[in-house]
Amino acid sequence: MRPSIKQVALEAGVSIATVSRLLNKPDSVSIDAAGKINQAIEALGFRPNFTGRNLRAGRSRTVGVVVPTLSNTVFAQCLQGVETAARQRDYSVMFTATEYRQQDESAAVELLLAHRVDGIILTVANADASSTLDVLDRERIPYVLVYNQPQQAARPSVSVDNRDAAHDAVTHLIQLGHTRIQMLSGQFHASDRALQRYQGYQQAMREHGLQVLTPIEIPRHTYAALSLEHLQIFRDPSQRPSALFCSNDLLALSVMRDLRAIGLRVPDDVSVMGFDGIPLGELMDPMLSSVAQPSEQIGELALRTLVRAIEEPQDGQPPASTQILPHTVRLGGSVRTFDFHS
Amino acid sequence: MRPSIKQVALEAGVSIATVSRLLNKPDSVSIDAAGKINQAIEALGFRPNFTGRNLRAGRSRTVGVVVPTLSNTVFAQCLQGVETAARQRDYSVMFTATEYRQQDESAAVELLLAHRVDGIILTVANADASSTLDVLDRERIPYVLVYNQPQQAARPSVSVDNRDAAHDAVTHLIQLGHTRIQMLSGQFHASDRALQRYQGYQQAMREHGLQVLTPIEIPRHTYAALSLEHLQIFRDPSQRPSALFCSNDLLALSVMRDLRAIGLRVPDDVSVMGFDGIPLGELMDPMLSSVAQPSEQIGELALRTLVRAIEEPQDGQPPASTQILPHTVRLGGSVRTFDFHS
DNA sequence: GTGAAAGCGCTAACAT
DNA sequence: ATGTTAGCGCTTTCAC
Repeated sequence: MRPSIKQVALEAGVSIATVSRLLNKPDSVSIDAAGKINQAIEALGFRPNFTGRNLRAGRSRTVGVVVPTLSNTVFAQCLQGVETAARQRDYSVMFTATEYRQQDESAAVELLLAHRVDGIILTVANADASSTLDVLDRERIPYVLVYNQPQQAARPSVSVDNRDAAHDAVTHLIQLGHTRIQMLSGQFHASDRALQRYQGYQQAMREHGLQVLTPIEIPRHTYAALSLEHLQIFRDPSQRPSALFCSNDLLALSVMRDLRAIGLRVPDDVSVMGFDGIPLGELMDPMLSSVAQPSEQIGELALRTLVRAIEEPQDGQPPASTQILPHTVRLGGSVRTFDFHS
Repeated sequence: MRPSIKQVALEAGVSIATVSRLLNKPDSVSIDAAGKINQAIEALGFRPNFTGRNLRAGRSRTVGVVVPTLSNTVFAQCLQGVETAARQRDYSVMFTATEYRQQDESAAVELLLAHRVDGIILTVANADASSTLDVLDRERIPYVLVYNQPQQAARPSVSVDNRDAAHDAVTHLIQLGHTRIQMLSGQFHASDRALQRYQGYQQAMREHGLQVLTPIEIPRHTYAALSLEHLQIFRDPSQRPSALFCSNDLLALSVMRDLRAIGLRVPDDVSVMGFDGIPLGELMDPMLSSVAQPSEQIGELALRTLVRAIEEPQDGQPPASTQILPHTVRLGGSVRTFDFHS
């Protein structure tokens, strides 16, 4: 076993209380006691044990993070933001992924709660119908949603306005002259954001009297390949949309690859607009048009919000604020004006 | 305070030992005691407190992960692999990033050790000269390096053979007829892998009697922009290399963007080869040629290795194995045969 | 300024 | 099969 405060006390010839004091409030210890203790700490290679401290304190200075997957850059960036902000505040981060499986959400949260994390930052499949969040609410565990943008309940969250952002993106396509605009998404049931973005698409289409097309819903939210049936649609010039609005950038880039594979050009044959604004999109040729959300900032703000909730427990009604960060429509070569000759 | 095993015992009318037994070895508890306890657990919403358990056990069933940054997909994938494998074994993951700052490595590790993680998976700037690893060795903390491929010390690691992989990549370029091949890298002092890859480049060049060019060393390892001086080199057809071997894919994609910006075409004017084989490289047009390493698998294997070391403490000499995973040269349109007319 | 002692939640002897 | 108890490492009264 590694040396404890006890051996340090023994070695330094003081009581464990004094050692503890030096560790926490160095000023309250006499100079020579401090000297002896520091010497003992050095000699023994003592390192405080947070487990003991946490047990005693009832806090862990640790936050949990639960996201679908790190394969999507967006969540990796967000986690990076959380971690950076946490480290600045001397918090540690426990990380879990759910692979978009709703049943894994509760298991992940249970594990974090068993570890007695002080709070949780998470993205769930559906923030308005989540038994996991019900648990958190009931048990008054501080948490902040990221990317989720709950509609009904007063659940704290940090996100862009998904509907509005999608609306902006689609409106942009419409202004470029597109009328046959279709949405491509991963399964809606695993992502309420995707559904909200679809609503934004619908709204924009209706505002301009355009026909809302049935979205192409594919099995995965990350690297995906179009099915043969879907490819058939694109092969037929009379069937294919002139512009595609994708629920995230990974899907957008995947579909661009698939379109190239069947001989279609982007943007000449099909314009493609993504969502997320992942950094790699800017390195593509043509550059990927996308609605950028500030992922790292989302993570950072979520952490700040969470820490505030942890450290200033408001027993009255929690100020469960929905924090909306600005999105940006990033224009790139993957979309072009609609041209009747194409 | 949340209910403890104590309140459960009280509520169920049994001793805390019996509750503990039900939690750990359910068979050793009578049917009706189990019934009462489960009822009490349900009623109180009891959740075991790992802090207490860990303090008692001297273990935490938690591993720490330290990597430079999640902005590089490679590390995100690796962390994903670690997390998945950890969850399967009921381990939790504490995550930290260092932003490629060597001084942050030791701070990160110190924090993890204070949390009493059972072991650490990490990537350091230089595995052969790391005071952080010295500490870990001295204190006999189980750890496994990822991506690092230590040369001298017997430090456990999981990686590809960086030198060999780079050698393969450059040999491929040479076989395509390239003779002016230059390496582009982030700062070597922050990445021993990059240096090893450079050595692989050197070796391949020398084997074919080609001139080793001074590498272009840029300040960052992730999204970077070429400086004006470097761009000048590329503008001059007599100065620029016909092929560029980059120390990672992010740099490769960045430089491709920069080359496009000054009117050069990839691969017609310059062939570009990356390293890592990030998934997005395959979605590019032209597809990024790269040496692919199995990042998720690296993370997974590292976790498995670490858990083995944790659970089967070998007091003799630790079997510090350097585990090399196979790399693959992935061929894409970003490289082409060298043509004198170009 | 310092020490003695209680107790955070839990598990593992040891007893019965 | 169950209860009693010690103790993991730490902080924090409460005395002195």
